[in-house]
Amino acid sequence: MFEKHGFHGVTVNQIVDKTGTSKGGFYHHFTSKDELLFVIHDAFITYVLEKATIATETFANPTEKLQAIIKVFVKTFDLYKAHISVFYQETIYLKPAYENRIKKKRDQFKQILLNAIREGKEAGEFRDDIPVDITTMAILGMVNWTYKWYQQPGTKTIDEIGSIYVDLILHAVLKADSISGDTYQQLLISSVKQDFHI
Amino acid sequence: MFEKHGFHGVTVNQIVDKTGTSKGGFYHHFTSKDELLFVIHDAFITYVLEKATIATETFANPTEKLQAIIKVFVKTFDLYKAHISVFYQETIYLKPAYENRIKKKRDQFKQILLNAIREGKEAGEFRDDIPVDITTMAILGMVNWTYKWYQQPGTKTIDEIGSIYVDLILHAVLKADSISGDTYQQLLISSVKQDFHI
DNA sequence: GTATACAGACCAACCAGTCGGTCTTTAAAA
DNA sequence: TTTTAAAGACCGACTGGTTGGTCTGTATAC
Repeated sequence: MFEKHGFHGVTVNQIVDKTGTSKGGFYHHFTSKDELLFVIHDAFITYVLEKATIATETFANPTEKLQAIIKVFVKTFDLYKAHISVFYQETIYLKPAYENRIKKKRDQFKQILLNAIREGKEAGEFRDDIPVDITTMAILGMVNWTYKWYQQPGTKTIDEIGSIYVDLILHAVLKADSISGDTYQQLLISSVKQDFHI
Repeated sequence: MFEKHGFHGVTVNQIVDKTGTSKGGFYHHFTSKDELLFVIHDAFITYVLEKATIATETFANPTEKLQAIIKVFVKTFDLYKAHISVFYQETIYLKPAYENRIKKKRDQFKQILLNAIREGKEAGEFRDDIPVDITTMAILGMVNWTYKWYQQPGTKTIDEIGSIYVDLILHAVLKADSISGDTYQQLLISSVKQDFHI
């Protein structure tokens, strides 16, 4: 409901009507409408942060790390599409105390991606002339924006979309000699490997 | 104010206080608070649509077209940062009649970008294995997301950021042989050329 | 003298949150 | 095993503050 009509476009009465509960019940479980908004935010960012952490720990190679982070993130769209929409649309309405807690986790996630890119440059796998910070935000933007248009079921599965993103991003950041010929195919993590067990 | 606190986080009274006007004055110029939201949306999308149209008309070559569209779009962040934030944050609160008018222009803009990419593939400049639709959305996302983090003055100017985006995107979509050596530098439109007169 | 621009007190609707109360579960006491 | 009392879960009518919008009145421009 928040995804479609926005936090202020949905009343607590509508929520309890839809869920077949009551106002009393709602305020028994949540201290406020704002807390519900926080819970939605927290559920998503906690999940994706954990997945991304495992992704970086699973792979040693920066190129693989980068792929794994992107794949794992894009995959969440199937499960958390609504959460993600709320996460990016309604953050301004989070009360400061809640916002701080979310911001911390969001920054951690960003840092994971940023580290992978920094390591990729240091390892000589990525181009020297890409700025780490802007490239991080560019990738983040490309991937995050998916919430604006992705819908299930579409002409492409979320895994296919993830693979396309990886392809575009790798072509953007890898050194030219890594892309030519068979080398590139070897750099791609296989679909077996990518489903590293959580 | 809408950028910082959201459409529902700002009351009409706050608006007229801030502008030193009155409620009567406000409702003399706007039929409703919703109309103000529409005007903000419309001002930005109309501007950027015109710029993008001129950009495509100015260049014949798809690679140049793509660059020009991105450059011209990113440049608007200096002027329209607040508008853009509202445009992407508060769209759900637009009344259907308003939303339809905005959607039309937004789709036109998307189409301009999509056409450039399609033409690039057809002309053999861009890689054959990039899907036009997803690539369009990827680029759109990368660029649009800027509103979430860009602030003036930052460590990089908006033109620098635009150039980085162009570099990343061209590496992502151009064929491998266009990137190696001096060829790539020749493909970049010069800063003189990019300020094609409007 | 008519239309436009603006002012600000006022109002009706709406909505998050409250509060007294009921039903159900739990677990200790008899 | 039965009784009982306390805690937890849930209900929904009600309220007080807020807010978009109105309306009457005034000043200025043409």
